[in-house]
Amino acid sequence: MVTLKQLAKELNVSISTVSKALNNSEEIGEDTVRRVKELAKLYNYRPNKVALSLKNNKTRTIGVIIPNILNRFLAKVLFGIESEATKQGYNIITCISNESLQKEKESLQLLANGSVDGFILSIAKESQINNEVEHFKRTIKQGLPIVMFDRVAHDVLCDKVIVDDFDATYNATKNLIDEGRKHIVFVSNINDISVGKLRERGYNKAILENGNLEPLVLKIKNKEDHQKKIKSLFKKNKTIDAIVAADSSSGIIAINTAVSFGLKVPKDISVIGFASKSDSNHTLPKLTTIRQHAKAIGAHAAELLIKRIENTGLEEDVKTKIVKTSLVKNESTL
Amino acid sequence: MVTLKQLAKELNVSISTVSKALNNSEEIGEDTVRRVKELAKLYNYRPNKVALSLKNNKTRTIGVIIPNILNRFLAKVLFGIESEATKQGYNIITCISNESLQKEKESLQLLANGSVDGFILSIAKESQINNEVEHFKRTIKQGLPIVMFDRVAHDVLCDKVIVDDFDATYNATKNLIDEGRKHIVFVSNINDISVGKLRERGYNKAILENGNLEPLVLKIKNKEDHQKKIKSLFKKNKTIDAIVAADSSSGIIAINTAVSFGLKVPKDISVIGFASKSDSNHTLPKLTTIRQHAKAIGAHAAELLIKRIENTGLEEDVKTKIVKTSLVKNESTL
DNA sequence: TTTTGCTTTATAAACGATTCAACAGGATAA
DNA sequence: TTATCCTGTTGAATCGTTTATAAAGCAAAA
Repeated sequence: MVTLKQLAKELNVSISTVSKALNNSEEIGEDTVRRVKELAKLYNYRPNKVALSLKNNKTRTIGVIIPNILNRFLAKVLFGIESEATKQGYNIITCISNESLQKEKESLQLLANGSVDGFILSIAKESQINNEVEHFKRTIKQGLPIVMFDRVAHDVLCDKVIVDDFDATYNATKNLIDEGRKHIVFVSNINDISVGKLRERGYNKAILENGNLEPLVLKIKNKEDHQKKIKSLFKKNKTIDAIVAADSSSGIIAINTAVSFGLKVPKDISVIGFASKSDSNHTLPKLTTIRQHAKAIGAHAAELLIKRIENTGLEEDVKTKIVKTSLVKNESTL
Repeated sequence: MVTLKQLAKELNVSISTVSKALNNSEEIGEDTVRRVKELAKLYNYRPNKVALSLKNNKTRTIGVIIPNILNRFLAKVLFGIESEATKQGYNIITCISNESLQKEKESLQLLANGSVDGFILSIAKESQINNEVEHFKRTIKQGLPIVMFDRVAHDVLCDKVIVDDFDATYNATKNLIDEGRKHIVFVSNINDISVGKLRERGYNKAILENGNLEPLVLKIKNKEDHQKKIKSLFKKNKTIDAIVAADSSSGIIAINTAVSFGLKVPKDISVIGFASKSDSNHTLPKLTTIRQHAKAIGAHAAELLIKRIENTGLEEDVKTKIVKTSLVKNESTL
């Protein structure tokens, strides 16, 4: 990699002349500018990013901490973050916390040494269960802004991007009630995280608002056999005629199980689940889904963070952006 | 963020004394070392990463260019890369090429300015179709090592980590032949990329080795309706009794479609597909899968790259690591 | 007393860039 | 002739580290 020094030497001018010439400074003579630019092009000169970062005390890099990259939703948010960041000339350093509090702390520590200008993150399951937020507060106090998305900590003062989880399941459940469904089950594989709880509450509210219905909740732990649990739900409970799934796997497995039990979807049973477009293609009939607009969530988060990074000192109040879900009716509902 | 300078000022010693004290240099007096370390701890001093990178001309950062983060396999490889990199004290900067040659070139350019010590990448679809490899060669010539995985360019001299795609479908197909299947279809959604072609060849070889069988290939383009294409395959061709799917969606959809047509899986028809464990849970019966060990692929790639970064000058020959697939028999085969 | 050697600390250069301040040297004004 | 003003260029500081070299202070040896 060629440097200003090398160019300067070859052209017999000073380093500062080369620098100014490349930055189109008025101070430098036309002729010199031309000569410098030609040589720079020849050698494909690029200013060294690290040197610039040191000088400006800005890295134009965002640290992203994701609990689990295999989760489609989280992966899609990451995609949104990357797109928006790239558009605005930022890079992203990705860390995967693997749902571990320890790893989350380490990642934060590790990057809070000048590597990044700020963080975008979704909180690890373990951190949420233990309600640990000190590491976030410490980072913010150090001067590094954080934007949280999806799984957020409400008692940390920072920008947030969340989904209307409560309303989403409330509306989905109401939808099923309006279809005439009487035995609506809420199935969830994510009951230990904040969004999972919100989704359950939305479901509960819709059920309880209607005097005739009773809530029926199936919580599946991570270690348990997902298919088996849902199968036994169907076996024990022959009257089920609708399912609201809090996560995409539960929705997909519910449809497949119902079909294998000889039930007609959606004639005998309706299914609505949080899922992405390609997930909904993985069932037959296609799953009616609650779409979270994951990419938009990522883009919003990046936007908020970059705005805060570039407007330090202005000290605006923290914002919480709610990205509304939409209910996409496919073939698994009436 | 506190710096050596600030510590030095507060302690009334020089910057180099502080630096050496923190690095346990023998030169510094016991007493001074103690005082320095105490203050550093108090202020939670961390050496500035950017300054170190500039000094050492090493960033301990790897650039990862992934064609599509929503692809489970690629996401899992990324996970493997991140795990291994973190273990060895490296960070990763992630770029998503979105299967675009242009974006791939830009990402390479953008990070080849001192931001990273090397690259791990899987080639974008567009680049493979156009057989463009100059940008890779240029980067390597600049002194930045590249490790390619999965979708590789054989005429670029660099380390590679690949899957035994040919053998995998060859063996899977043979397996189906041994089951007594007579009309085995190869379904693929990835026929324009290198691995897709290899998989088709493996299938073809197995079929042609057996005089009585004929190859039957269904290629699905990205824009086409995946479900519809597979449905019409079943409609037109009632004799199909086995499917080899080159990608996970095709396998999942094939099972669901077969079931919806009233076929018994695996009695009437067997299905084998490239997929991950959680994918195989998304069908009922569970999909018999060809596992690619994505995480291991990522870890190997990171290992190879870091070895090359840290042994520059030794100029070892380029290596190609083949990570063997394994056939996990679930419930969709006899 | 001078020399030598040791311990401890300080100074300075370097990494690659930007930018403020300084300075030639020629033209113009006084 | 001398002061003033441009124009084009250079030198030096800075960002935060590390490290080679210098130096200061003191004790022991010559």
